[in-house]
Amino acid sequence: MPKTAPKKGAPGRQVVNDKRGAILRAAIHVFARKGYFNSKVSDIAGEAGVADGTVYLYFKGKDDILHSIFDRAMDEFIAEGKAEIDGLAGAEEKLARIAGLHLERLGADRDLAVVFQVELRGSTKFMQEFSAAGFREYLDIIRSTIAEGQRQRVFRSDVRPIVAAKIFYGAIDEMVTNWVLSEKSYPLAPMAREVIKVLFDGMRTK
Amino acid sequence: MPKTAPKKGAPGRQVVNDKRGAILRAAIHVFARKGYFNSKVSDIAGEAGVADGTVYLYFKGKDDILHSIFDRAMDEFIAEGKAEIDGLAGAEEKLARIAGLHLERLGADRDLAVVFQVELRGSTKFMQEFSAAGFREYLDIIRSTIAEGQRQRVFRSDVRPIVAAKIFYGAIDEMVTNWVLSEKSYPLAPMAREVIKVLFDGMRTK
Amino acid sequence: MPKTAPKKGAPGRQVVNDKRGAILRAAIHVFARKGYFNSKVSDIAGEAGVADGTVYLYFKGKDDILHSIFDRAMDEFIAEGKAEIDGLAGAEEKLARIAGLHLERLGADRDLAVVFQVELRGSTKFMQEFSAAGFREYLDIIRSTIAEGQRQRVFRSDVRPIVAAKIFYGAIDEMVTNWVLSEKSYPLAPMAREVIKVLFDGMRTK
Amino acid sequence: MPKTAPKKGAPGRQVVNDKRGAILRAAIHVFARKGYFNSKVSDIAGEAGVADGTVYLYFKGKDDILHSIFDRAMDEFIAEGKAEIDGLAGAEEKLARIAGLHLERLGADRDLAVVFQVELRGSTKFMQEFSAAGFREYLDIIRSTIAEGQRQRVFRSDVRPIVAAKIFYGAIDEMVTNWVLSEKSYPLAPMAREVIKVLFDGMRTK
DNA sequence: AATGAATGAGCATTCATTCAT
DNA sequence: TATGAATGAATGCTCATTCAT
Repeated sequence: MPKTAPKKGAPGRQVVNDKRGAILRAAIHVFARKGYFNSKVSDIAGEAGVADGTVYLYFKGKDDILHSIFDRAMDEFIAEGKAEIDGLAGAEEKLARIAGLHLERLGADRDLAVVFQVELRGSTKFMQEFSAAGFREYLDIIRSTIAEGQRQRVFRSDVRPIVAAKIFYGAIDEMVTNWVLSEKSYPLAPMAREVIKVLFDGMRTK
Repeated sequence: MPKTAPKKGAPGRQVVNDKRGAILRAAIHVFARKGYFNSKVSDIAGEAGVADGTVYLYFKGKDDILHSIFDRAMDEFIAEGKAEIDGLAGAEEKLARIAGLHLERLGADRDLAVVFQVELRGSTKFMQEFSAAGFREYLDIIRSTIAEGQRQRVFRSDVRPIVAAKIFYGAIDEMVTNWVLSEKSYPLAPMAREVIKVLFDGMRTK
Repeated sequence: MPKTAPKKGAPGRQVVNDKRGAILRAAIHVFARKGYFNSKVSDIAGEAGVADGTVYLYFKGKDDILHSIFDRAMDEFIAEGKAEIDGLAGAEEKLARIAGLHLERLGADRDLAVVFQVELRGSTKFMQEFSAAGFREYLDIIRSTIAEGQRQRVFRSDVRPIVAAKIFYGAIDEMVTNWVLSEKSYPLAPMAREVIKVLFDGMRTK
Repeated sequence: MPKTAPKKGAPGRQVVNDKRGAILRAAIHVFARKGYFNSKVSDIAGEAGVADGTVYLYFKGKDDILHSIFDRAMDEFIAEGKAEIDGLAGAEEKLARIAGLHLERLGADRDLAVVFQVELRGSTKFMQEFSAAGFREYLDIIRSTIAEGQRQRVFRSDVRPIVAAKIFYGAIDEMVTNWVLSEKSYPLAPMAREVIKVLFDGMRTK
């Protein structure tokens, strides 16, 4: 019975003793530091301040934790993204906003970024589920925005939207991966502008 | 029959009883199928047709195998890439050739591609060594080719070469990852053209 | 919470679910029968009636078990010895009591004796630690008792106490070793008298 | 076809390509340094300058090497001991000579001493065989010398010769063990005199 | 006799998961 | 809900021994 449910007699008191959230937060930290396979459930429990067994009251097992990290973050991300995009008129603005949000979001939480860029990729199995789930939806938002731009004649039509979407996603994703693995510390979000510049107008001189 | 020695009657034919190569090939196959952490050394040995202990005559341990796969492939890849690039004149041709080679190469060996796109990313530790080693060199070839193009005035100069290089690499890399995880089967190499088209001239209509 | 607490309803009765003690007892038995290096941790766990993993809740590893056997027995032995010795007046009585206790003790627990005489000597490393720890203290009690006897003029002073102590210890120790390895079964404790006779008055006729 | 075999036509030239001896010497050194169980056959082969497989041309296996070390040393020791003893008249002189020889011999070869005092005791099994073999003979020489002394009325008759022999052996043996494990370096042989003094005349003042 | 590559049985230890309290 | 002691399956690696050359 994960979700909890607020106490009826205590209206507004959403304290809820959020153990599930605490475990998730602890897991992100531990996974980021030691990697999924090298992290022990007891590390996570310890970091979250609960007993080992308690973890199993909220999650099916270790890999359900990883899934949940991804699911929760992706849901939030997509919801927030859609909200912001909807208010914008042109496909260009939308795409630029997606890139910006993507890098702002992960740039603000390095541990989460590590888990996304590194740990989530450690198994074909996970990658395929990952691929099937939220990621597909995310890529599709990009694809349809590009298609919209093509209809609006602001984007060229001799490139398949799905391919362009992968290029777009790959470019942004690489920014994050490089940032995560870099020894130097620098702000991630500003790189969005450069990515957009190249992807919109190309590398060639006019 | 340890020692080997090339067959006299078959000049140039390296019979050599290549146990090391057999283990490496087996490992690529096993890692691609089950993932690094879920692969047992005995799986690899079995697939290679040698005893478990024999693996340790050629490799320090399981993770030395993974490193060796990467090192060998990367060395070959970079050597071949450099050779092909050197013969070309313009920065544009060079970049296009790199993208082509990258996708041809991995598109021709799906198991190797899986290991590269998925298994090699499973640990921050490996990613960082990976980052430091051959990958750095690869990214640098791209970067310097772009810089060359800027000097030749074929590429715009208001984008930092290192950033453009990451965009370029990220875009190609995403093609491979998608191809590897895709349920559908399609040729990878032809995607190079589309990537180049977008990266060189941009998504915008002129 | 390994240490446990005695059941309330059973005063004085150490119910305690003494897994640590059970493992130690099992180990003495197994080591005595098969030797330290030939004993598997699972043999010990099986004999103690616990799962393999449980052993590691109470001990760092296989060799911590061996150390613990020695430490516990030596502590008990020295404590008991000191208590008995303190009540005695002359150095002769004290020495005789030490020899008696030594042989009574090990003579009453053949498995423990085997571990002490045989298994504990199987490695220079252990022997040196052993030497440095409790054994040193034991030998020192003998040495100082002899020195005391020399001051009391009951023991001759032209023999260094430390050398006499080694002779004393060596003689008793050999009784135990012989007893342990003997095919015949005979009581060990009574040999103390003969050892004392020789060591005190010598082999020569007067 | 390495070393050759003694030339028939070269009488007296006992070169014999003593690989067996070389392996035995190497083993004493390696066992003394690392302990029997931690020594690898390949360490011994390497130290002896032969291939791993060659060891098995001269010995049945690793533990046959340990046995052979003991057997060879014990045979030499007993033969030499007997020769020296035979020339002596009194039981006292004989016993004193045995103690002297014992400590001279081991005091002159620390590696051999380590193997004898520490490694040979690592297993009940070996100890029992050891006990049954040369050691029994050695102890018996001491016993019969004491019995001889009793018949000559130089030794008291109210102590069983076998017990006195164990006391004698135990005392000497402890000298060696202490010397082997000691951090300080001191000559072993001179301790014989003190041992004899105590064992012959006792610790008591007259 | 000598070699050393190949073998494969053997084992300590870890850790995700369970369940009695 | 929460605990954490107990479980036991799972596996990388070592090394004594063999045997084709």
